[in-house]
Amino acid sequence: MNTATDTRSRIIAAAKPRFHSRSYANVGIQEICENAGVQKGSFYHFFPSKRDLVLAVIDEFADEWANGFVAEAFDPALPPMERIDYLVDAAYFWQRSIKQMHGRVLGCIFGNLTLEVSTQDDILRAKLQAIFSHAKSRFKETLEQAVAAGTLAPLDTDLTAEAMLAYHEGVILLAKSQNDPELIYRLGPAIKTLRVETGA
Amino acid sequence: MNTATDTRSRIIAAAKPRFHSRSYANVGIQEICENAGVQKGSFYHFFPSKRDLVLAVIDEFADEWANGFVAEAFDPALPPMERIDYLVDAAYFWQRSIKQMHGRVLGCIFGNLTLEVSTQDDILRAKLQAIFSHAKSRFKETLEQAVAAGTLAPLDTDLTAEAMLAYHEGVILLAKSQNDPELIYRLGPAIKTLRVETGA
DNA sequence: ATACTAGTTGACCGTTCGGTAAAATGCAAG
DNA sequence: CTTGCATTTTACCGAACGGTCAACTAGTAT
Repeated sequence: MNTATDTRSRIIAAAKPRFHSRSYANVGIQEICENAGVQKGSFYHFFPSKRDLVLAVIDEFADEWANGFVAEAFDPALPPMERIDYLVDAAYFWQRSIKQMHGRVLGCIFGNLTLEVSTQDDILRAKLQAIFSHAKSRFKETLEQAVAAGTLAPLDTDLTAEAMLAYHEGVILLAKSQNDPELIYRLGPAIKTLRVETGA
Repeated sequence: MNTATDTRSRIIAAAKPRFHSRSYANVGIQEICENAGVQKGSFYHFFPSKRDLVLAVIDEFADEWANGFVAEAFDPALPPMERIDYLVDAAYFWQRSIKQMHGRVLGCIFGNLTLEVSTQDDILRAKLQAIFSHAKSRFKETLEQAVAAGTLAPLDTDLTAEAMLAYHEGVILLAKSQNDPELIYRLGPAIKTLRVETGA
């Protein structure tokens, strides 16, 4: 079982950067197997289909984020609105370091996959939607605490959280289209100006 | 030559909805030819490569927008900030009608293609970037006129325009991930709360 | 020692991929 | 009537696609 988990995680490790830097359709199982040092038959022993692999890859990325930047950014010790600054900074530094290593801004793997596959595979779409839903709730908690602390004038925390998530994804999309992480640096902070008022 | 342009435009007409509703990689030239009633050899008479086809498709979508919703929205007769409302509304109604017909929110073809191909093809990336750059300048003009008219407190029109474009794309991305056009209706109007202040 | 099972191997499936080449067709100008 | 060019047809290319299968290996439990 030790060797089993190892094979499985080698497959995922080979798949992750490829799905992130290219696209779902453009990365073949054969290529993944070659780079993981695994036979195709073994691949299908662990993953019933390509979709199941990308599902696992999404989970790994999500865990990585939840335990990395996101955990740091949404540190309860920080004043609420500073957490949002932290998150934007983290996205900037991450995309910048990716560009330095890879030559390209790769953007957000969840956003990338969403726009590529969500009209073609409802299971993947639902998975990605759940990721976004979770991200939104992080924003929402933060906004609620900011309002409670008096740092932020009362507003519709639910919709504003969703708006902030949308803006964040949009900024990363534009940064990818310009292949320039500095765009995140310039535009990112404006996320805090977004407001959806309560009522109506 | 009449028949020639006809073949060419039948190819584009068959390709447009497919690239929009699925993805670049997922639509094959064979399928396009079948639906356009064209032989593959004819296809390659008009388009040197698949990339050249999608370039033409992007141009058609851009023209369609420029002469359709966008022309209506950015009508100089409207008060500047109302033009932005109009644009958001147009995006909402369009995605909603697409969903009614197609069963799915397809999102923005430029955003979709950007996230799929811009790390793999710099020519496509540059093309899409130019589309976004043009869209940004429409926002920018509008903001400048709003400031001049006193409707809007002075701000950095260039960065705010870019922020609005990013937000707009982000909202459409989330709407696609939830397959729900109403998200655009709920979140869209908050675009006007975005501000990047001048200076620094 | 045996039987079971998780894991691995490598060959193989039919299909589709983007793209090519050559021959045939239609049409217009000289 | 012919030359020339744009267009179209048809057959084809090698490579890659996602996925399957049966045989084999190795470790574990009885």
